[in-house]
Amino acid sequence: MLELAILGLLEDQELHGYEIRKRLRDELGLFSNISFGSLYPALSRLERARAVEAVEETGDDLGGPVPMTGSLSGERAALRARRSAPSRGRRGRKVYRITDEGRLQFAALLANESGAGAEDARSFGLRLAFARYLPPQARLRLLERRRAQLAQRLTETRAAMAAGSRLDPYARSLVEHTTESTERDIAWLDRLIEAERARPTHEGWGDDQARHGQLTPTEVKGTQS
Amino acid sequence: MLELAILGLLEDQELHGYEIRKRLRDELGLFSNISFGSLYPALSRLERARAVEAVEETGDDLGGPVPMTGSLSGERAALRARRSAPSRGRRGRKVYRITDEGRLQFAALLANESGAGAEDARSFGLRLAFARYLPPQARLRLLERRRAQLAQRLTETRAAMAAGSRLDPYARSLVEHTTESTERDIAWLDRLIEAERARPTHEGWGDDQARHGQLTPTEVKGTQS
DNA sequence: GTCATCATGTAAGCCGTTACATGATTGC
DNA sequence: GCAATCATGTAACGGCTTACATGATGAC
Repeated sequence: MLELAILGLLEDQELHGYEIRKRLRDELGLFSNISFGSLYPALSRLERARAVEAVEETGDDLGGPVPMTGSLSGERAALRARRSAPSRGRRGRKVYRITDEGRLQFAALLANESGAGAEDARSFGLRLAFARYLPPQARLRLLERRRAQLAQRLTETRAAMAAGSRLDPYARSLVEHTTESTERDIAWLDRLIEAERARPTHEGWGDDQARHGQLTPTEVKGTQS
Repeated sequence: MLELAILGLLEDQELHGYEIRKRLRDELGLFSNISFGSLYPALSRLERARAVEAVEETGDDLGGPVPMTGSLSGERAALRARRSAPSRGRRGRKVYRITDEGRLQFAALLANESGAGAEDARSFGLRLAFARYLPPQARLRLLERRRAQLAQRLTETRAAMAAGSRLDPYARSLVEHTTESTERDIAWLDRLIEAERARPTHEGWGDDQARHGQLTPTEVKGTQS
């Protein structure tokens, strides 16, 4: 799951471990503060599996096919590295790039609908965050599956509440608040599902979106000056 | 953490493993469907640590100091067991009771404010569900600590959003929805904190509440016909 | 008699954590 | 020079999951 997150971020641009952690925390709010003891071994595994590769952060590298995806922090980091150490780029700091093999793995992980832990909140959030890399039908299934899970949990909770279960005020407040949150989650999913269904009939997809789960060069370059 | 949950449920009444799982899932919504491979070993550990003990589910036991805490399902279970097998109570089915040692451990676990994982949502929910066993000041601290965490995360998210971070519609919707949920959580906590502060000045506590974290017989019996 | 549910357990493994260890860069 | 932050990694361990194995009870 962490690997899915890493690959997802790297689809967008090259990043080093420390930065990946920050993105996950600040930008997506997922894996709030993933630990390094978890992140770096994951990167090593991905590297061994040839899903990612370390890129040299040297001058010519930065001058060439540098990410440039519009992220402020990403650009600032690159500029800082460039000016302070043009020949080697601040020693330790391994910038990773996703490989074609990695893109395949990413697509497989993302689309995997039956695998373990494919139904908890974190996993859903993660998949939704990268939903743009999913084909439209899979995207819709993701939303509907989540909706169904929440709806079921809701009916079960209601059944349990109807069947007695005298809770003290604290537990009761917790259950009620959780129920309300779930209702709001469902309403939100309904809006997303509706928006998804109202799309331009899935035509034109493949043009400005992913090709088997991968950004086209057009899109990567297109958004930046 | 699971042990905290188990002890908390057993504070109220004697239960067997299968039933504990059901309570956690249906009643509290915590540990949605904890696995048996996790639950039973936990019970074994607690038994070895003398925090709980297995009680004989024989006729005289059921006729005597049977829980009777007002839980419908609990009573039904007891009645079923009583009528169908008065002398042995359906073989496998270990009903556990908390010991004095267990109550001490429970109080320690519940009050532990600095320990590992004392700040995630699940842990908070668990502690809140058993907040009635907490002394008022600790209860207030629990709520305020949680509030502070959520508030901080919120400001961080806002800072990240202000600082650029162009997210695609899916990721954006996720972040926005998460933010709204967090705001609601904070508002809810504020209500709880206010209610907590408006309490009868913490006098009379120890009379109708926990005595070092344990229900008095008065309260246990009082709510039932 | 057979199927669903209740009920308990073991073994292997995944996925994450904390704690530890190291060192460069930046700001004051 | 010194502290804070950036940056990478290892080792040990925790806590929960899945898969497997077993058997009783109740409903039809």
